[in-house]
Amino acid sequence: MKIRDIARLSGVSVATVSRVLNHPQMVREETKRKVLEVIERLGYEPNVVARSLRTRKTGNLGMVISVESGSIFESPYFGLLMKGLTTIAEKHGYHLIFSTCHLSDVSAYKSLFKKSLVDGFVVVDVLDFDPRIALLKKEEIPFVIVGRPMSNVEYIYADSDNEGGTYRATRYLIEKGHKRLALINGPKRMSVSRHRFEGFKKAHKDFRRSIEPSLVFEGKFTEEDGYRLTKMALEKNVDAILYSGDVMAFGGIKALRNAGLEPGRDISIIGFDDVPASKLLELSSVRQPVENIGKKAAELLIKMIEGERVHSKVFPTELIIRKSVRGGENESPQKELDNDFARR
Amino acid sequence: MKIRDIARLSGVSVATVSRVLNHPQMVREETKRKVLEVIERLGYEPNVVARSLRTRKTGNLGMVISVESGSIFESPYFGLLMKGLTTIAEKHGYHLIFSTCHLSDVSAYKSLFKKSLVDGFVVVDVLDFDPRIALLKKEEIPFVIVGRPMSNVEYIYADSDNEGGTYRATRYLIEKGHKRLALINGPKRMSVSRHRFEGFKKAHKDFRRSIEPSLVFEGKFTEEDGYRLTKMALEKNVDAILYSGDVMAFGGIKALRNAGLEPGRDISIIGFDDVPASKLLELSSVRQPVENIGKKAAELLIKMIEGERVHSKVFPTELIIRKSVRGGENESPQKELDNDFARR
DNA sequence: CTGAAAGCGCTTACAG
DNA sequence: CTGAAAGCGCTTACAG
Repeated sequence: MKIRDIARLSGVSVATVSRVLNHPQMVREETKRKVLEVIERLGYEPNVVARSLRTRKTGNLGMVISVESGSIFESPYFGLLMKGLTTIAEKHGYHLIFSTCHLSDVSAYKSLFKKSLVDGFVVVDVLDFDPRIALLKKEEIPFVIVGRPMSNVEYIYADSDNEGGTYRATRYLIEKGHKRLALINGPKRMSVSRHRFEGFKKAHKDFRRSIEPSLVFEGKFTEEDGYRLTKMALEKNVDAILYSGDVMAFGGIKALRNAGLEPGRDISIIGFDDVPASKLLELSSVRQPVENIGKKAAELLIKMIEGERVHSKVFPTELIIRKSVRGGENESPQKELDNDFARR
Repeated sequence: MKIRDIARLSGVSVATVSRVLNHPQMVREETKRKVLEVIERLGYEPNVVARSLRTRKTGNLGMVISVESGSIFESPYFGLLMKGLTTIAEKHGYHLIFSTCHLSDVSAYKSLFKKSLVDGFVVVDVLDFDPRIALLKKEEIPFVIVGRPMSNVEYIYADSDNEGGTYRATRYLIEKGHKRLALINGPKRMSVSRHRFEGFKKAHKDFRRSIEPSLVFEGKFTEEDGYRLTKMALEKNVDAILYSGDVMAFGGIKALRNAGLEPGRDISIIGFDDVPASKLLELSSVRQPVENIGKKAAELLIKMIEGERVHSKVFPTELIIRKSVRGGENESPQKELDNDFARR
């Protein structure tokens, strides 16, 4: 079943069938009706490969995940981002295509593009001065970053307000009377870690407090590192810990309970991401609208591919206070749950 | 940069360049060396779109997610499945392509295949007598199912032993002296729910117990439904609850605590999936090797596409007992955590 | 408004 | 072992 069959059966040329599909306004009403009737009847669908070869557009958005940061697959963050991306891609007739690479192996991007597999990329898990950004820019490959790395080149991004979110969380802890705040942050090279550190710093500055460098820790966004670094933080006599991810905070909760400390009673903690399990664990957290960020990223990338001018966007975060903070609102989780259900 | 450029620069025909790439054994050593040198030097990569058009193979594996079961995006199950699929696809030079559909909207599959976007499908979230299976079979589209639905046609699948997993969990609860067991199961139409129910039934039968139908509940795999159905179960005076998913169990824990019941002390519960948060919540669970199932599914599909004969596979599950069961092993979670870390 | 024809970048059957 | 040529299924500039 190909365009020639449709042409033959509707008594027109293949050019006309193609126009009915791609530029219907160029075709006389009656011809169009005739052709569409045949297309409908035979359930014809144009071969996108042939179309791609002609138009030099693939209709695919690429996403490359480093296998080393493999844990991103397991985080709810990933699923929600995917959901947002797919929803919008679909709406515009695009598809999401997946690949993995090693570390910031720049060649995977170039290769996918040169092979004509994708029209552009959504870049995640980004480092400051990420070599991928330089490459994509140099090769003039369309891309949108989820995040805001330092860079020598201009780029388009969709990001949440990591600095603001951490600022508010830090400020909240200070206002509730905490004296020795630790920050258990993500890998230093990642731009998201820098932003969160900036927020932490700014809040301290606004309250004329100085940051004790030994209270700022760095690790992977894993339960393991949350556990390990919390143990280290406890040796420094902290009374509050800010985690750069709920998963890290989960590991932290274990370390705390191990040490006989109950979050919200003996020590205060706040996470980041507000993953579903946090509600159950009564963990306070900074919520970011991941699905919407994914939607925005897809929208920006598609517009960029289609030659429109686009503008980056930052999404606000929301501080969710639960029992894990001493002197916090102490909303009971079941109440929150019931409210949640009532709202739906 | 195209094959013609390589041909010109190496002083051979495009046919020869193509052979170097696709059938190197057909080319004389010296010619091959010459051509490869040029390819290397210019960083040439063949256009896969043109190749696809010629070979009628796309190199893409399709996965269609129903937007209604949108929550699959948020579950760790999804990420791990993706990870397994991508790993193997990559290894064989394939890519994963994504799409969404409404309910079991069969046409999305047909369309993606007819448009020549994918060579075959991984089908998830499958119902008994799923119309998608009938369609894919009828259209002779290669596909592998993650799950084992009832069906009038033969198919290839990769699945975990859901029946066995539930059987062991049920049996464990019975052996620990529980009398009134509730099963909070997933949607009845889904094949996975049927398998889990069968395991529940079989364990009762082996202990010459009868199942009280009013103790078997059905709902979505969500925290909300876990919460709601647990409330209903409590009215029936149960002393143990088996959940068909940890996320449901999380909702259940809330409902139990709401009623002043602590899992492992006043009532026993076991979940399914063993998601990361379960360890922290001391929730017992049936673990399935999702990433390996994904790997197997990709492997089967690729072999099938390439014309090999393949065999379905069932993966064993593992019962993980934590504090949530009365009389269970009562492993302390921090011990488990430390062991975990030690192993890495 | 419509058609004939060229061409997108490959692969492979055929001939030598 | 290698080359010339046909053809995969489309789209679009050109001509009418």
